[in-house]
Amino acid sequence: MQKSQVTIKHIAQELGIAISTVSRALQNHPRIGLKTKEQVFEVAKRLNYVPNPAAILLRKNKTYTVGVVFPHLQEEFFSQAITGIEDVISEKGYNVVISQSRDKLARENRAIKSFISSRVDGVIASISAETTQYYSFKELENYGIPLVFFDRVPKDVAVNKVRGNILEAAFEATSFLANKGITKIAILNGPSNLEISNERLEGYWKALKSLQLPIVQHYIKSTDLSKEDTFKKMEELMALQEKPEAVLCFNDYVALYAMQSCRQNGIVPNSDIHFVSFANLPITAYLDNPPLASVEQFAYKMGEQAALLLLKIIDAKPAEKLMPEEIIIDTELVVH
Amino acid sequence: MQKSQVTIKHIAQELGIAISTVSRALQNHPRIGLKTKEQVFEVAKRLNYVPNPAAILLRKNKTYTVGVVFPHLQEEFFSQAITGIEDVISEKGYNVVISQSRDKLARENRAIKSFISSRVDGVIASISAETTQYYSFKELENYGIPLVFFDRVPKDVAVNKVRGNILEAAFEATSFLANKGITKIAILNGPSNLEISNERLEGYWKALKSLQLPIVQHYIKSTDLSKEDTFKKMEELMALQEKPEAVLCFNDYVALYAMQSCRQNGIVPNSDIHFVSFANLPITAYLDNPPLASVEQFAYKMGEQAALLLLKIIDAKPAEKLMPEEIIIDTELVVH
DNA sequence: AAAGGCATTACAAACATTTGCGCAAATTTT
DNA sequence: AAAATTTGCGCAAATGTTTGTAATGCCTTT
Repeated sequence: MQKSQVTIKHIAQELGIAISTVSRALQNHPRIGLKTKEQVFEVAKRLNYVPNPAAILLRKNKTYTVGVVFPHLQEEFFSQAITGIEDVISEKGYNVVISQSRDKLARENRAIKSFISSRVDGVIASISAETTQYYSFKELENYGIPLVFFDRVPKDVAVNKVRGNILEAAFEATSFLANKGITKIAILNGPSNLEISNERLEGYWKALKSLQLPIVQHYIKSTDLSKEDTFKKMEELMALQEKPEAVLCFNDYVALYAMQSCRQNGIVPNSDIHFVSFANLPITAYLDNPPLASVEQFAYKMGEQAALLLLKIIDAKPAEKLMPEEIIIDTELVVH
Repeated sequence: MQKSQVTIKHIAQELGIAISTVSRALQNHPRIGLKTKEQVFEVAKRLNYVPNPAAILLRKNKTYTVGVVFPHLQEEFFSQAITGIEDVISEKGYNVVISQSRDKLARENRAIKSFISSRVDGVIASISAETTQYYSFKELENYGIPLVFFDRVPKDVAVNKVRGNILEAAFEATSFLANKGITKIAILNGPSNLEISNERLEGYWKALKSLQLPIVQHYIKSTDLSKEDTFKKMEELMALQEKPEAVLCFNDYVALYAMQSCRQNGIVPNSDIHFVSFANLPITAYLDNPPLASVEQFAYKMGEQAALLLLKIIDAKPAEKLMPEEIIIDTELVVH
């Protein structure tokens, strides 16, 4: 069988015209007459012609593929984002190839190398918890492959970024707790190489300051996002003399880990201690004891925006270099 | 800059040898002398040569890409499976391109069409809740693209499948309930076009029969997996005169929906009524009131197996057609 | 010294498509 | 009626790599 061997050559032969005419006809080139076009389309349809992407790629140097490297797919935040990316990108005839870094730098680098060798048209990346230098990403730019950072973006200014307004959100979340009369607020933050961790911290600080609450150094912890480390840090918090009454967590997973840690130590979440976190994952709706509130980051929308920005850069490429852009998506504190 | 234009031609020029020699040297062809090879590799490294996949594809007709079409990425079962697939496949230098059908036939078809036109080397698919005929998939075979069905497999015998031992699992799960002295067991099943729904039903039947319990038709419901429909079916169950004491759910999501529905109607899960489900998603570990038990299906392992099977078929392709294979992964009932 | 054998390398075709250029014929303009 | 323009199409080159076959050079053998 192997239908796929139908080429424009066959169509040309069938009609007794030149290959170039077929090519142009199929692209609706204005210089080809209407009847010829119709004939070509008819035969193409009849022979079940499917253009060979390799040949097109070879000529055009375009794969109609974008690479996405995210820490995890399991995290609903990322899989929702991918859905957003896929929806935008497939609309334009592009495909998405996905790699997971599992928060490991080595895997991230490998993924990017693979993207380079497969000549993707662009990359969307959320850096791993280990990423502190951006050699691989620079390599990407050396090859002229557009890059958009997503959510976990580097501090660097001169790159394209799509991220949530985390500072604002952290401010709001902290204020929300304070307005409930809770003053001993701890923060269980993410790794400090992630700019979004720093933003959380800054928002937290600003809120405390504006509310004239003291900033207690012991209340500031950061975890590498693993369950083990989060357990450990949470236990450290609860071992303090002045136990915190609430914890602002890096995301819902950290909150879930922390709450589990509490339960194991006889501390009752939402009663002895309160939690507020980021991401607002759908699963939290099924918890009997969800975090008090969670910051909705609109992952799907963020994904869409990242994809749109990337496509814009890809399409603009032939012209001169665009200025790096930063898109900030507003968040919303959802009280459970 | 645009490094990427380094081709074997440049290497050849640099060394004053033929293009073909460079090509063969890079592939370690035995006909090329050692010193020549060394020189070629040295120059290739120095110039930062990356082979052009388009040209290779054109010659070899191989994209080193496999397409995956799954209903959802959000469901941890599927994202875990993808992780398994990716691990196996990237090990062999392949890439994974992902599409989500969102349980819609139209989207599934579109994804497969896209796979065909981008000439993936193989496809792994979990059919949508709407899929009853397999036209798109047959088209795939017309083009000689190997196909492995995953978890949601068609009834058809003559296809490659990787799936869990659902019948056995449903039998076990039902027996587990019965052994707890629960006799009024309902089933909240998935759509009947999915073979895995039928298997659940069969396992359920067999267990009831072997335990000499009556089969009550009212206790058998199926949902289209949406939250709304699941709510509705659960309410129907609870409106019966003889309310069931336990429900065997299609998967953890259905169970969560059903439990929520109960709560809204003043029925207390794990007290008034018990749930057992499939998938054993990690998130259930964070529920205060998880289903009584869940069937662990080892999604990661299933993904690995599917990828291995697909690669085997891809590699065997030049030879004659292999017989379709069916790999069944054993499950494990996990009591929470 | 010539021929044969062998290791190494060169040539060229092939893959499917796009595209600049060119050549007619048809149509319009001068 | 001649010139200019437009229209429709074909030719051939180019894209980067692989690969069957031919050619080269060297060494051995007779």
